[in-house]
Amino acid sequence: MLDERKFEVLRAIVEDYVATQEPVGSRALVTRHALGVSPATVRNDMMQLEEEGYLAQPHTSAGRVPTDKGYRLFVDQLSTIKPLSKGERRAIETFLEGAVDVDDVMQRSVRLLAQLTNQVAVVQYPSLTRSTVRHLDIINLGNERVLLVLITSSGRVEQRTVQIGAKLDDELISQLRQKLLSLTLGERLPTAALNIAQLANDFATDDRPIVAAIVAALAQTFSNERSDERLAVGGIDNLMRYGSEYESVIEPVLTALEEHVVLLRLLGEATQSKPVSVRIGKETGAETLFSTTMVAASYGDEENSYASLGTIGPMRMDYPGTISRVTAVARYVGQTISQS
Amino acid sequence: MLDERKFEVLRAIVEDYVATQEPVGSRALVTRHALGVSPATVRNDMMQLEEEGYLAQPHTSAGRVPTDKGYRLFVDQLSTIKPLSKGERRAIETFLEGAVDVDDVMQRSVRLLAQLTNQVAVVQYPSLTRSTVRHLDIINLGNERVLLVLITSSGRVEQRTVQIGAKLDDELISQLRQKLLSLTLGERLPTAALNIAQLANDFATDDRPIVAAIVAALAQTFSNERSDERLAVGGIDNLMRYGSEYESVIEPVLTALEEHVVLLRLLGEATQSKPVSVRIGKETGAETLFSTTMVAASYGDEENSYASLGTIGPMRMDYPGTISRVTAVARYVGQTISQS
DNA sequence: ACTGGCACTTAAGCCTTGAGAGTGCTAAAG
DNA sequence: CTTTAGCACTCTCAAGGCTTAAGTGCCAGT
Repeated sequence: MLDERKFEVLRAIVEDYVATQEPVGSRALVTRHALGVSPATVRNDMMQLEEEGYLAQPHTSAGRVPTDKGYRLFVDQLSTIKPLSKGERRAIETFLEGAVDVDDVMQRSVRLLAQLTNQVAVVQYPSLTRSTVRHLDIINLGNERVLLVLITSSGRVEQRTVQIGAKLDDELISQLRQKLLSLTLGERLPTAALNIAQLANDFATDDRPIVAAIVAALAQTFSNERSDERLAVGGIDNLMRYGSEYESVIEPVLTALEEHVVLLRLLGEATQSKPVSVRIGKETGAETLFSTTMVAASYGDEENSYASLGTIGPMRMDYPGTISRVTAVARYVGQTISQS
Repeated sequence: MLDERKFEVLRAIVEDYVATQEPVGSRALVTRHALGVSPATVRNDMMQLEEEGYLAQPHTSAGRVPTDKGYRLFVDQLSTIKPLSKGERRAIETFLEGAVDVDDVMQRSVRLLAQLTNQVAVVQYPSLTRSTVRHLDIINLGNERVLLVLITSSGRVEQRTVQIGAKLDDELISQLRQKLLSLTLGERLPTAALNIAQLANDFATDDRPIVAAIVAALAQTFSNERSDERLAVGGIDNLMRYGSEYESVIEPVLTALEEHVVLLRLLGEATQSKPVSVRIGKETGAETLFSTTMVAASYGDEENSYASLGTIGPMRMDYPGTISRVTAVARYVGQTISQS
């Protein structure tokens, strides 16, 4: 089917097209790459590659352009991971070094990734449901209101005010705090939610409504799907490089950035078992993204994947570079988060 | 200089140009607006308006286009504030209603504003330095680390882990917590920072380094400039409406969105005394934004302005609509925040 | 199996041309 | 003094026709 040289031709076409943004012809190919054969031979190879769906012609007398399938093959054949330059390594380390809290880490990561890849970067906040309870507090705000504060192992702080329809007794609150802590500390959030479900029964009948209200709010916070969906986005100005491909690149990416659902699904496709996910064109499964590629990697510590991060850009991108940079940043972010 | 009718002509030109995106000529003007005079007369007026710098011609035989100065005059003359429709009012209320925390309010506000104005929306997080201390906690994390949690009157939670080079005594911590609370509760953050500055002296010599470290970290959190700079951005997909004006609209806005410094400066120009700020073209003071307009309004409660929000878009925008919608959203956001 | 040669196709650039829109000016009318 | 009608002038924009350049597909020869 596809012999060695045809792969080589495909590889060369992808590289040239990525670099020049123009359909590449047989003559240009043989001069730029030392293929050792004549243009005519290359033409035959190209014809076959086109028949098999790896290449396409914009019009009869133009050069060839890789298809989704062509890029896919190119990426799959990509065995050696391009190593980062020393400068890049240092940039990553120093960039994440001074971060003071999770928000800050997210902010910095997204900038870093955008700068490194020259693409639009997306970083998902550490998942709540995959973290454990590091601390929990109930604070009486007066005015029949309490503030719940939850701090997770990944450093995230969730807070929430609850309106109680009754006066609050400090004694009760500190008692409740004790019980809650002992039931939840160190537990995974979903487990913690289960553990406290029946807590109201331990209290005097009078206090039960209050406890129940607090427990309910807390359980909701524990299983808060919404906050699993927070994203940091950056590097949008990198889109300006693609001004000439407005419709095929800028429009779809801008749309996608507002459609968090799609982004989150794509980010979710990178898990611990499959550390990097590359979705090319139609593979994204989203009509609006049919001419873009998303590269995603998950980050976490040895045990857990906290969440994912990645870049989104035109199909015509530097795959080796992007893939290696995304994975590298993911690794460092994972370390940084689990240390904080 | 400029009589009544000339204003009217300018107004008509701005309206038509905003609507059609095309230079507007004398003939079109008189037919679309009942000016009661002939095209020739309008032409004379236009000539004068051009001489005074309110209008410009793309080329000799094209219609007129408003200049920065023209838009400015138009906005200044704008006396009646366009009232919101019932639907818009309801949208604002219901959109912000279900918010559970500050992050959520920011998220929702930015979406709301983007949707309402069809522009890119920017919302600044409530300023730390302008808020008061609602609660403060020190939590022993073990491992010689403590977690500081600060909750402000505007509902923001700031947290920070501090590495202490010594074992931590729970007794000491609870003592410290007491003192800190009594010194800072209800105070403005900058004041609070001052109040605790000398706190270490109240403790035994052995404990002073620990106390000092914690106090230092806290003071830093209190006067954290960085977190005064957090922004939520949304509605970027609205830029797609301006695909044909790629260079003059999309490029500058995308750049600006990454340059938070500029955005923050422009947002800061709306204060409580000057509830809405409109910066047109060159007035933005940023070279990259010379063809865009920023509308900003500050939000807060009766006493304080917490921060600002606004939209950024092409100079050619629906000024009356945008201005009224931005101010309306700001009002509601202020209410929502101060209630939570 | 590869190569050189060649006819064929197509897009893209360039020029010209004509139509259309809008202006500025002048002279007349209110 | 202000407004209007008329008219010559300027400029852009779209369409058509032409040429050029790039690149292909195929065939016959090594």
